[in-house]
Amino acid sequence: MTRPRVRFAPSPTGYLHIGGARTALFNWLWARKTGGTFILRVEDTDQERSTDESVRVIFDSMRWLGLDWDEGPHAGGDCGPYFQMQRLDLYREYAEKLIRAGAAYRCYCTREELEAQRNALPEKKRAHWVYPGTCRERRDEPDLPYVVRQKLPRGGAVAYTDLVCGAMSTPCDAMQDQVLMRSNGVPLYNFGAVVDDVTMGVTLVARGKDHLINTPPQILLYRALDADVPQFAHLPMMLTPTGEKMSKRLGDQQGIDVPVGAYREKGWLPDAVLNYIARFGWSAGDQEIFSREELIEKFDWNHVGNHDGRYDKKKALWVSAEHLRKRTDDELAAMVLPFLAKRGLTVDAADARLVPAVHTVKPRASTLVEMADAMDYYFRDEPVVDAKAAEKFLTADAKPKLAALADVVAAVEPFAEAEIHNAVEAWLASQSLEIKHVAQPARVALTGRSASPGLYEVMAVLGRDVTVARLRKASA
RNA sequence: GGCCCCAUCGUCUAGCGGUUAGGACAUCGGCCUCUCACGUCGGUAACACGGGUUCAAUUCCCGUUGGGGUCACCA
Repeated sequence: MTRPRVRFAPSPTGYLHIGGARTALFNWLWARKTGGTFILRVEDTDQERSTDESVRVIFDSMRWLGLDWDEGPHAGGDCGPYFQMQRLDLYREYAEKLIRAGAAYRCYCTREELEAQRNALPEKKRAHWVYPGTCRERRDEPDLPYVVRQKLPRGGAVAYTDLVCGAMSTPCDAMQDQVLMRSNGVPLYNFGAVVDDVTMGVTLVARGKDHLINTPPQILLYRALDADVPQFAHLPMMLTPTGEKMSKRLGDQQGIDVPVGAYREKGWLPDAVLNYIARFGWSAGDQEIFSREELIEKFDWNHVGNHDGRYDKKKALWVSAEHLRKRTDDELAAMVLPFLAKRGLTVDAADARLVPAVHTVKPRASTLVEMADAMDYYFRDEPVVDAKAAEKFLTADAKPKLAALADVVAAVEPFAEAEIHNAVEAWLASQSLEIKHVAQPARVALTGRSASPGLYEVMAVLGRDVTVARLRKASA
């Protein structure tokens, strides 16, 4: 069997969204697993909505996710160009081919005429209007603008086996003579995609299930072109938490991130994003957490489910947290730096507090943004004090204890977690106190918050001077 | 509405005729504990419904219901 050639073909009309990333991922995984080729093609034939900015954003997101393409823009390849608007001649050529083969015809009906026909129908029936085939058998070639329409066979059905959905069959009468080429010579999706997939030698088309309906007419096109029909794999839809088609608008409404860029900004690791979307609609036994390599190793079409699912924010965050915890403190330190900077904390990569600080917050963060937040008080001159916490714990009763604690801590040598622990324990015992009597006030004094890593580890990271100063200040 | 697809805990899923229907997230308890987490132990929780086929259906078939997708000179 020849090496698979798969592709991801976004249209640059906005961000790369999480569902699109999933489609790209499944294609990429298959290519990487089989030693095949992953092609990136830009379907920019919608001139109204396509923008260069979107192209840039999509490439950015793909690179960030680490979904590298073997052929496509910036990567080269023998089947370029990889922007559809640069392949217009090719589409014209193939349109002619189809006309000669009797699988397409020129249609001179104007939009106005068609619109009028549709409007002549009773309100209820308008949705069912289909092109009546007016120009189907037309022989003359008037000097008028025309579109190229697909000439569907009468009767019969198109059958194929989908890698995910199984045996599929659609009667030809359920389709219509769709427009292949606009009057301005720019192809529509169903035509451009087929011509490109043929000329790029694509062997497997994996895309969202929303394309299921496009497949039968496309197969007819492959046949008319006398080209090999690729395999198809239609991925179940990733829907919003309430079960609707994903969109930026609904995502915002329901508190989930749809653009891939949002995950980057929120401090997700690319591998975590990949893990979540891979596991969505696909499984490998009981395993939940996968490295990129494991994904490649274990991915297969057999275990891709065929029913749509809903995005689960909490599980997604859990996956994110798991990936964070797999990284070493050093790695995380380097990664969290930009997120600290975003909060105005310029920390030197060599700062001795950095890695220990990361260590203390690692089990408490799901994203790098959360991690940076949890580290805030380590690097700010004065902790940002939560008013409620201060009111509750920095009481008149607590202040003398904090002053005493400051004195105890000031004398600890060396100033390390275990030593601090021992010294404080000894002092508590001598005062007939328990840690719970001073822990929360001290925590607020040191971090400004009522929740934080363990007191002694916080002290050790802060260092003696800062610890003592903060305790004294709070006791004043 | 037509056409197409789908249907196991709240969510993601395992299951591919015979299982105490498994795992994960979430949730609820216990433990750990200076708070919050992490960790750990345990609990609640599902085969949409109705017909068939079969010695036997979550599993196969049909219908109902429900959900989703799609009906452009968008992709």
